[in-house]
Amino acid sequence: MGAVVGRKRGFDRDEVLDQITRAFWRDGYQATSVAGLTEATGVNPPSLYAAFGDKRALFTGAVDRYQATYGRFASRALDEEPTARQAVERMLTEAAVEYTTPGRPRGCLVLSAPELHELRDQAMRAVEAKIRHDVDTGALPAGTDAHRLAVFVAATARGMSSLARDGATRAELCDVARTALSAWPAPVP
Amino acid sequence: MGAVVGRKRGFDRDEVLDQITRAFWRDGYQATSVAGLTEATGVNPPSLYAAFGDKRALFTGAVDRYQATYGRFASRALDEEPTARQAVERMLTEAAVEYTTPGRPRGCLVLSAPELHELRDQAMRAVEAKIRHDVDTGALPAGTDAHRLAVFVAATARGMSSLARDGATRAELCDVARTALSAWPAPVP
DNA sequence: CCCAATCTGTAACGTCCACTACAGAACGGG
DNA sequence: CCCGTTCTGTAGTGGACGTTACAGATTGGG
Repeated sequence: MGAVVGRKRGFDRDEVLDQITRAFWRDGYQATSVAGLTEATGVNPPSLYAAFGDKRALFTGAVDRYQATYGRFASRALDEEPTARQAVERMLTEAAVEYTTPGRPRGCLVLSAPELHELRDQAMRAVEAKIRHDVDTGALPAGTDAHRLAVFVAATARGMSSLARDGATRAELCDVARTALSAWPAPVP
Repeated sequence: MGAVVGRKRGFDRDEVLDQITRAFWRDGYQATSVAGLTEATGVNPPSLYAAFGDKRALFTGAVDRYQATYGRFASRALDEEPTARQAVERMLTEAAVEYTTPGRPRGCLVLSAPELHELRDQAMRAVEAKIRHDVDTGALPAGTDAHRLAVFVAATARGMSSLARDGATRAELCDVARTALSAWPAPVP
Protein backbone atom coordinates (compact mmCIF):
# COMPACT_ATOMS: atom_id res chain seq x y z
CA MET A 1 0.00 0.00 0.00
CA GLY A 2 1.29 3.43 -0.88
CA ALA A 3 4.26 4.14 -3.09
CA VAL A 4 7.10 1.83 -2.23
CA VAL A 5 9.94 4.00 -3.40
CA GLY A 6 10.73 6.86 -5.74
CA ARG A 7 11.51 10.54 -5.84
CA LYS A 8 9.08 12.76 -3.95
CA ARG A 9 6.82 15.28 -5.71
CA GLY A 10 8.40 18.71 -5.77
CA PHE A 11 5.20 20.74 -5.32
CA ASP A 12 2.10 20.85 -3.13
CA ARG A 13 -0.62 19.14 -5.15
CA ASP A 14 -3.51 21.02 -3.49
CA GLU A 15 -1.81 24.39 -3.77
CA VAL A 16 -1.12 23.84 -7.46
CA LEU A 17 -4.67 22.60 -8.07
CA ASP A 18 -5.94 25.79 -6.49
CA GLN A 19 -3.89 27.93 -8.86
CA ILE A 20 -5.15 25.84 -11.76
CA THR A 21 -8.71 26.29 -10.53
CA ARG A 22 -8.31 30.05 -10.46
CA ALA A 23 -6.82 30.06 -13.96
CA PHE A 24 -9.74 28.13 -15.46
CA TRP A 25 -12.15 30.20 -13.36
CA ARG A 26 -10.73 33.46 -14.69
CA ASP A 27 -10.14 32.59 -18.32
CA GLY A 28 -12.39 29.60 -19.05
CA TYR A 29 -11.41 26.23 -20.46
CA GLN A 30 -10.38 27.18 -23.96
CA ALA A 31 -8.50 30.37 -23.17
CA THR A 32 -6.42 28.59 -20.53
CA SER A 33 -3.33 26.98 -22.07
CA VAL A 34 -1.22 24.28 -20.49
CA ALA A 35 1.78 26.51 -21.10
CA GLY A 36 0.05 29.24 -19.11
CA LEU A 37 -0.61 26.78 -16.30
CA THR A 38 3.03 25.78 -16.11
CA GLU A 39 3.95 29.46 -15.91
CA ALA A 40 1.32 30.18 -13.24
CA THR A 41 2.24 27.17 -11.13
CA GLY A 42 5.94 26.80 -11.86
CA VAL A 43 5.28 23.13 -12.59
CA ASN A 44 6.42 21.73 -15.93
CA PRO A 45 4.03 19.86 -18.24
CA PRO A 46 5.28 16.32 -17.54
CA SER A 47 4.70 16.80 -13.80
CA LEU A 48 1.24 18.29 -14.39
CA TYR A 49 0.28 15.40 -16.66
CA ALA A 50 1.61 12.84 -14.19
CA ALA A 51 -0.25 14.40 -11.26
CA PHE A 52 -3.59 15.28 -12.87
CA GLY A 53 -3.88 13.82 -16.38
CA ASP A 54 -4.55 15.67 -19.62
CA LYS A 55 -6.07 19.15 -19.97
CA ARG A 56 -9.65 17.89 -19.68
CA ALA A 57 -8.79 16.08 -16.46
CA LEU A 58 -7.08 19.23 -15.16
CA PHE A 59 -10.31 21.10 -15.82
CA THR A 60 -12.60 18.58 -14.15
CA GLY A 61 -10.22 18.44 -11.20
CA ALA A 62 -10.40 22.22 -10.99
CA VAL A 63 -14.20 22.16 -11.16
CA ASP A 64 -14.37 19.53 -8.43
CA ARG A 65 -12.15 21.64 -6.24
CA TYR A 66 -14.23 24.74 -7.00
CA GLN A 67 -17.42 22.99 -5.95
CA ALA A 68 -15.81 21.72 -2.77
CA THR A 69 -14.52 25.16 -1.74
CA TYR A 70 -15.49 28.45 -3.41
CA GLY A 71 -18.85 27.20 -4.70
CA ARG A 72 -19.86 25.32 -1.58
CA PHE A 73 -21.96 28.21 -0.24
CA ALA A 74 -24.92 27.44 -2.49
CA SER A 75 -25.53 23.84 -1.51
CA ARG A 76 -24.77 24.79 2.11
CA ALA A 77 -27.57 27.34 2.08
CA LEU A 78 -29.97 24.77 0.63
CA ASP A 79 -28.94 22.20 3.23
CA GLU A 80 -28.85 24.37 6.31
CA GLU A 81 -31.75 26.79 5.93
CA PRO A 82 -35.17 25.52 6.97
CA THR A 83 -37.30 27.15 4.26
CA ALA A 84 -36.78 27.64 0.53
CA ARG A 85 -37.24 31.37 0.98
CA GLN A 86 -34.50 31.58 3.58
CA ALA A 87 -32.23 29.30 1.55
CA VAL A 88 -32.61 31.34 -1.63
CA GLU A 89 -32.19 34.62 0.22
CA ARG A 90 -28.99 33.40 1.80
CA MET A 91 -27.78 31.85 -1.44
CA LEU A 92 -28.21 35.05 -3.42
CA THR A 93 -26.83 37.42 -0.80
CA GLU A 94 -23.82 35.18 -0.24
CA ALA A 95 -23.40 34.97 -4.01
CA ALA A 96 -23.14 38.77 -4.10
CA VAL A 97 -20.24 38.49 -1.67
CA GLU A 98 -18.56 35.44 -3.21
CA TYR A 99 -18.76 36.82 -6.74
CA THR A 100 -16.97 40.03 -5.74
CA THR A 101 -14.39 38.82 -3.25
CA PRO A 102 -11.06 40.55 -3.90
CA GLY A 103 -8.08 38.36 -4.67
CA ARG A 104 -9.94 35.82 -6.73
CA PRO A 105 -11.72 35.68 -10.07
CA ARG A 106 -15.14 37.31 -10.15
CA GLY A 107 -18.41 35.53 -10.76
CA CYS A 108 -19.01 31.78 -10.70
CA LEU A 109 -16.90 29.18 -12.51
CA VAL A 110 -19.85 26.83 -13.00
CA LEU A 111 -22.16 29.57 -14.33
CA SER A 112 -19.44 30.91 -16.66
CA ALA A 113 -18.16 27.78 -18.38
CA PRO A 114 -20.44 26.79 -21.27
CA GLU A 115 -19.38 23.15 -20.90
CA LEU A 116 -20.81 22.83 -17.35
CA HIS A 117 -24.46 22.86 -18.41
CA GLU A 118 -25.06 19.63 -16.50
CA LEU A 119 -23.87 21.06 -13.17
CA ARG A 120 -26.07 24.12 -13.64
CA ASP A 121 -29.08 21.89 -14.23
CA GLN A 122 -28.28 19.93 -11.07
CA ALA A 123 -28.12 23.13 -9.03
CA MET A 124 -31.41 24.36 -10.45
CA ARG A 125 -33.11 21.06 -9.71
CA ALA A 126 -31.88 21.27 -6.12
CA VAL A 127 -33.46 24.71 -5.74
CA GLU A 128 -36.65 23.45 -7.32
CA ALA A 129 -36.80 20.49 -4.92
CA LYS A 130 -36.35 22.82 -1.95
CA ILE A 131 -39.21 25.01 -3.18
CA ARG A 132 -41.44 22.06 -3.99
CA HIS A 133 -40.95 20.74 -0.48
CA ASP A 134 -42.26 24.00 0.98
CA VAL A 135 -45.24 23.95 -1.37
CA ASP A 136 -46.03 20.37 -0.39
CA THR A 137 -45.78 21.10 3.32
CA GLY A 138 -47.85 24.26 3.05
CA ALA A 139 -45.10 26.80 3.80
CA LEU A 140 -45.71 28.27 0.35
CA PRO A 141 -49.13 28.83 -1.28
CA ALA A 142 -50.56 25.71 -2.94
CA GLY A 143 -50.64 27.37 -6.36
CA THR A 144 -46.91 28.19 -6.39
CA ASP A 145 -45.12 26.91 -9.49
CA ALA A 146 -41.91 25.49 -8.04
CA HIS A 147 -40.24 25.01 -11.41
CA ARG A 148 -40.99 28.52 -12.56
CA LEU A 149 -39.65 30.00 -9.34
CA ALA A 150 -36.50 27.88 -9.53
CA VAL A 151 -35.83 29.00 -13.10
CA PHE A 152 -36.20 32.60 -11.96
CA VAL A 153 -33.70 32.06 -9.16
CA ALA A 154 -31.31 30.45 -11.64
CA ALA A 155 -31.69 33.42 -13.98
CA THR A 156 -30.94 35.82 -11.12
CA ALA A 157 -27.80 33.94 -10.08
CA ARG A 158 -26.55 33.77 -13.67
CA GLY A 159 -27.22 37.45 -14.15
CA MET A 160 -25.34 38.27 -10.97
CA SER A 161 -22.34 36.19 -12.05
CA SER A 162 -22.25 37.83 -15.47
CA LEU A 163 -22.49 41.32 -13.93
CA ALA A 164 -19.75 40.48 -11.45
CA ARG A 165 -17.47 39.46 -14.31
CA ASP A 166 -18.14 42.81 -15.94
CA GLY A 167 -17.05 44.58 -12.78
CA ALA A 168 -20.30 45.18 -10.89
CA THR A 169 -19.82 46.13 -7.24
CA ARG A 170 -20.84 44.01 -4.29
CA ALA A 171 -23.54 46.57 -3.41
CA GLU A 172 -25.00 46.39 -6.91
CA LEU A 173 -25.21 42.60 -6.71
CA CYS A 174 -26.81 42.79 -3.27
CA ASP A 175 -29.43 45.10 -4.75
CA VAL A 176 -30.09 42.65 -7.57
CA ALA A 177 -30.61 39.90 -5.00
CA ARG A 178 -32.94 42.08 -2.92
CA THR A 179 -34.97 43.15 -5.93
CA ALA A 180 -35.29 39.57 -7.16
CA LEU A 181 -36.43 38.44 -3.72
CA SER A 182 -39.20 41.03 -3.79
CA ALA A 183 -40.78 38.83 -6.48
CA TRP A 184 -40.98 35.93 -4.02
CA PRO A 185 -44.55 34.80 -3.26
CA ALA A 186 -45.98 35.78 0.13
CA PRO A 187 -45.69 32.91 2.67
CA VAL A 188 -48.79 31.18 3.95
CA PRO A 189 -49.76 32.92 7.23
CA MET B 1 -16.30 56.19 -57.64
CA GLY B 2 -16.85 52.45 -57.65
CA ALA B 3 -14.42 49.86 -58.88
CA VAL B 4 -13.21 50.63 -62.38
CA VAL B 5 -12.53 47.12 -63.52
CA GLY B 6 -11.71 43.63 -62.21
CA ARG B 7 -13.21 40.24 -61.55
CA LYS B 8 -16.50 40.30 -59.66
CA ARG B 9 -16.88 38.82 -56.18
CA GLY B 10 -18.09 35.25 -56.34
CA PHE B 11 -20.31 35.36 -53.24
CA ASP B 12 -22.99 37.52 -51.63
CA ARG B 13 -21.18 39.59 -49.02
CA ASP B 14 -24.23 40.06 -46.77
CA GLU B 15 -25.25 36.44 -46.94
CA VAL B 16 -21.74 35.32 -46.00
CA LEU B 17 -21.54 37.88 -43.20
CA ASP B 18 -24.78 36.48 -41.84
CA GLN B 19 -23.35 32.96 -41.74
CA ILE B 20 -20.25 34.32 -40.04
CA THR B 21 -22.43 36.15 -37.52
CA ARG B 22 -24.25 32.96 -36.67
CA ALA B 23 -20.98 31.07 -36.28
CA PHE B 24 -19.54 33.59 -33.81
CA TRP B 25 -22.95 33.79 -32.11
CA ARG B 26 -23.11 30.05 -31.60
CA ASP B 27 -19.50 29.27 -30.71
CA GLY B 28 -18.00 32.55 -29.48
CA TYR B 29 -14.92 34.31 -30.75
CA GLN B 30 -12.21 31.91 -29.65
CA ALA B 31 -13.96 28.66 -30.54
CA THR B 32 -14.71 29.91 -34.05
CA SER B 33 -11.83 29.16 -36.44
CA VAL B 34 -11.26 30.77 -39.79
CA ALA B 35 -11.05 27.28 -41.25
CA GLY B 36 -14.53 26.62 -39.85
CA LEU B 37 -15.80 29.84 -41.39
CA THR B 38 -14.49 28.87 -44.82
CA GLU B 39 -16.23 25.54 -44.48
CA ALA B 40 -19.49 27.13 -43.30
CA THR B 41 -19.50 29.77 -46.00
CA GLY B 42 -17.74 28.00 -48.85
CA VAL B 43 -15.47 31.03 -49.18
CA ASN B 44 -11.72 30.50 -49.04
CA PRO B 45 -9.52 32.41 -46.59
CA PRO B 46 -8.00 34.88 -49.08
CA SER B 47 -11.46 36.00 -50.17
CA LEU B 48 -12.64 36.33 -46.57
CA TYR B 49 -9.60 38.39 -45.64
CA ALA B 50 -10.00 40.59 -48.72
CA ALA B 51 -13.67 41.22 -48.03
CA PHE B 52 -13.66 41.66 -44.25
CA GLY B 53 -10.13 41.84 -42.86
CA ASP B 54 -8.54 39.66 -40.20
CA LYS B 55 -10.37 37.49 -37.66
CA ARG B 56 -10.93 40.39 -35.25
CA ALA B 57 -12.47 42.46 -38.05
CA LEU B 58 -14.64 39.51 -39.02
CA PHE B 59 -15.89 39.39 -35.44
CA THR B 60 -16.63 43.10 -35.13
CA GLY B 61 -18.36 43.00 -38.50
CA ALA B 62 -20.47 40.12 -37.24
CA VAL B 63 -21.29 41.99 -34.04
CA ASP B 64 -22.28 45.08 -36.02
CA ARG B 65 -24.55 43.00 -38.19
CA TYR B 66 -26.02 41.30 -35.11
CA GLN B 67 -26.85 44.63 -33.52
CA ALA B 68 -28.42 45.89 -36.74
CA THR B 69 -30.63 42.81 -37.16
CA TYR B 70 -31.15 40.11 -34.51
CA GLY B 71 -30.38 42.38 -31.56
CA ARG B 72 -32.27 45.41 -32.77
CA PHE B 73 -35.38 44.57 -30.72
CA ALA B 74 -33.93 45.93 -27.49
CA SER B 75 -33.10 49.46 -28.62
CA ARG B 76 -36.34 49.48 -30.62
CA ALA B 77 -38.35 48.82 -27.46
CA LEU B 78 -36.51 51.61 -25.64
CA ASP B 79 -37.08 54.01 -28.54
CA GLU B 80 -40.70 53.22 -29.35
CA GLU B 81 -42.34 52.61 -25.97
CA PRO B 82 -43.49 55.67 -24.04
CA THR B 83 -42.63 54.54 -20.51
CA ALA B 84 -39.68 52.67 -19.05
CA ARG B 85 -42.02 50.06 -17.66
CA GLN B 86 -43.53 49.36 -21.06
CA ALA B 87 -40.13 49.41 -22.74
CA VAL B 88 -38.63 46.92 -20.29
CA GLU B 89 -41.67 44.68 -20.42
CA ARG B 90 -41.53 44.58 -24.20
CA MET B 91 -37.74 44.16 -24.19
CA LEU B 92 -37.82 41.16 -21.88
CA THR B 93 -40.80 39.42 -23.45
CA GLU B 94 -39.35 39.90 -26.92
CA ALA B 95 -36.02 38.63 -25.61
CA ALA B 96 -37.76 35.42 -24.54
CA VAL B 97 -38.87 35.00 -28.15
CA GLU B 98 -35.63 36.09 -29.81
CA TYR B 99 -33.45 33.94 -27.56
CA THR B 100 -35.39 30.81 -28.45
CA THR B 101 -36.17 31.30 -32.14
CA PRO B 102 -35.61 28.03 -34.01
CA GLY B 103 -33.11 28.07 -36.84
CA ARG B 104 -30.63 30.36 -35.17
CA PRO B 105 -28.28 30.26 -32.20
CA ARG B 106 -29.93 30.64 -28.81
CA GLY B 107 -29.39 33.50 -26.40
CA CYS B 108 -27.73 36.82 -27.15
CA LEU B 109 -24.39 37.29 -28.90
CA VAL B 110 -23.59 40.48 -27.00
CA LEU B 111 -24.47 39.00 -23.61
CA SER B 112 -22.51 35.81 -24.33
CA ALA B 113 -19.19 37.13 -25.62
CA PRO B 114 -16.91 38.12 -22.72
CA GLU B 115 -15.12 40.63 -24.94
CA LEU B 116 -18.26 42.75 -25.51
CA HIS B 117 -18.39 44.19 -21.99
CA GLU B 118 -18.52 47.72 -23.44
CA LEU B 119 -21.66 47.05 -25.50
CA ARG B 120 -23.37 45.54 -22.48
CA ASP B 121 -22.59 48.64 -20.44
CA GLN B 122 -23.99 50.84 -23.19
CA ALA B 123 -27.23 48.87 -23.23
CA MET B 124 -27.56 49.06 -19.45
CA ARG B 125 -26.97 52.80 -19.48
CA ALA B 126 -29.70 53.19 -22.09
CA VAL B 127 -32.16 51.34 -19.84
CA GLU B 128 -31.08 53.44 -16.88
CA ALA B 129 -31.62 56.67 -18.84
CA LYS B 130 -35.10 55.54 -19.82
CA ILE B 131 -35.95 54.79 -16.19
CA ARG B 132 -34.39 58.03 -14.93
CA HIS B 133 -36.49 59.99 -17.38
CA ASP B 134 -39.68 58.49 -15.93
CA VAL B 135 -38.49 59.24 -12.40
CA ASP B 136 -37.73 62.84 -13.36
CA THR B 137 -41.09 63.35 -15.06
CA GLY B 138 -42.99 61.75 -12.20
CA ALA B 139 -44.15 58.58 -13.99
CA LEU B 140 -42.19 56.59 -11.41
CA PRO B 141 -42.04 57.32 -7.65
CA ALA B 142 -39.49 59.99 -6.72
CA GLY B 143 -37.51 57.59 -4.51
CA THR B 144 -36.93 55.06 -7.31
CA ASP B 145 -33.26 54.16 -7.77
CA ALA B 146 -32.88 54.19 -11.56
CA HIS B 147 -29.43 52.63 -11.53
CA ARG B 148 -30.43 49.82 -9.23
CA LEU B 149 -33.47 49.01 -11.35
CA ALA B 150 -31.41 49.07 -14.55
CA VAL B 151 -28.85 46.68 -13.08
CA PHE B 152 -31.69 44.35 -12.13
CA VAL B 153 -33.06 44.45 -15.67
CA ALA B 154 -29.58 43.74 -17.01
CA ALA B 155 -29.23 40.78 -14.65
CA THR B 156 -32.57 39.40 -15.83
CA ALA B 157 -31.66 39.68 -19.50
CA ARG B 158 -28.28 38.03 -18.93
CA GLY B 159 -29.91 35.25 -16.95
CA MET B 160 -32.44 34.68 -19.71
CA SER B 161 -29.71 34.52 -22.36
CA SER B 162 -27.70 32.04 -20.31
CA LEU B 163 -30.75 29.87 -19.69
CA ALA B 164 -31.65 29.97 -23.38
CA ARG B 165 -28.18 28.71 -24.26
CA ASP B 166 -28.69 25.82 -21.87
CA GLY B 167 -31.89 24.88 -23.66
CA ALA B 168 -34.61 26.64 -21.66
CA THR B 169 -37.97 26.82 -23.43
CA ARG B 170 -39.63 30.00 -24.64
CA ALA B 171 -42.33 29.57 -22.00
CA GLU B 172 -39.74 29.32 -19.24
CA LEU B 173 -38.08 32.54 -20.39
CA CYS B 174 -41.45 34.30 -20.59
CA ASP B 175 -42.07 33.26 -17.00
CA VAL B 176 -38.70 34.65 -15.95
CA ALA B 177 -39.59 37.96 -17.60
CA ARG B 178 -43.01 38.04 -15.93
CA THR B 179 -41.59 37.22 -12.52
CA ALA B 180 -38.88 39.86 -12.86
CA LEU B 181 -41.47 42.47 -13.87
CA SER B 182 -43.43 41.75 -10.71
CA ALA B 183 -40.53 43.41 -8.88
CA TRP B 184 -41.16 46.65 -10.79
CA PRO B 185 -42.19 49.60 -8.57
CA ALA B 186 -45.84 50.64 -8.66
CA PRO B 187 -46.39 53.61 -11.01
CA VAL B 188 -47.44 56.99 -9.62
CA PRO B 189 -51.24 57.17 -9.84
C1' DC C 1 25.69 1.21 -1.40
C1' DC C 2 23.28 -0.35 -5.03
C1' DC C 3 18.71 -0.76 -7.20
C1' DA C 4 14.07 -0.26 -8.72
C1' DA C 5 10.85 3.26 -8.66
C1' DT C 6 9.17 7.80 -9.07
C1' DC C 7 9.58 12.59 -10.23
C1' DT C 8 11.99 16.45 -12.76
C1' DG C 9 13.61 19.52 -16.71
C1' DT C 10 14.69 19.78 -21.60
C1' DA C 11 13.39 19.43 -25.81
C1' DA C 12 10.91 17.88 -28.97
C1' DC C 13 6.51 15.73 -31.42
C1' DG C 14 2.50 16.25 -34.70
C1' DT C 15 -1.51 19.19 -35.29
C1' DC C 16 -4.04 23.06 -35.69
C1' DC C 17 -4.21 27.99 -35.88
C1' DA C 18 -4.45 32.77 -38.26
C1' DC C 19 -2.71 34.47 -42.17
C1' DT C 20 -0.60 35.10 -46.98
C1' DA C 21 2.46 34.44 -51.59
C1' DC C 22 1.51 33.27 -55.79
C1' DA C 23 -0.32 32.14 -60.09
C1' DG C 24 -4.20 31.97 -62.76
C1' DA C 25 -9.18 33.23 -63.86
C1' DA C 26 -12.74 36.62 -64.72
C1' DC C 27 -13.90 41.17 -65.57
C1' DG C 28 -14.61 46.21 -68.03
C1' DG C 29 -12.37 49.99 -70.58
C1' DG C 30 -9.92 51.23 -74.52
C1' DC D 1 -8.60 41.83 -78.44
C1' DC D 2 -5.41 43.23 -75.32
C1' DC D 3 -4.60 45.27 -70.71
C1' DG D 4 -4.73 46.61 -65.97
C1' DT D 5 -7.45 45.39 -62.15
C1' DT D 6 -9.73 42.61 -59.01
C1' DC D 7 -11.04 38.17 -57.26
C1' DT D 8 -10.20 33.03 -56.69
C1' DG D 9 -8.02 28.44 -55.39
C1' DT D 10 -3.85 26.10 -53.98
C1' DA D 11 -0.56 25.60 -51.08
C1' DG D 12 2.02 27.06 -48.06
C1' DT D 13 4.08 30.34 -43.86
C1' DG D 14 5.58 30.76 -38.87
C1' DG D 15 3.79 30.10 -34.45
C1' DA D 16 1.03 28.25 -30.62
C1' DC D 17 -1.18 24.42 -28.99
C1' DG D 18 -1.64 19.78 -26.20
C1' DT D 19 1.15 16.06 -25.30
C1' DT D 20 5.16 13.07 -24.62
C1' DA D 21 10.20 10.69 -25.19
C1' DC D 22 14.07 10.76 -22.83
C1' DA D 23 17.75 11.21 -19.74
C1' DG D 24 19.06 12.66 -15.35
C1' DA D 25 17.88 13.54 -10.41
C1' DT D 26 16.00 11.90 -6.10
C1' DT D 27 13.95 8.75 -3.16
C1' DG D 28 13.41 4.46 0.24
C1' DG D 29 14.14 -0.69 0.59
C1' DG D 30 17.30 -4.40 0.75
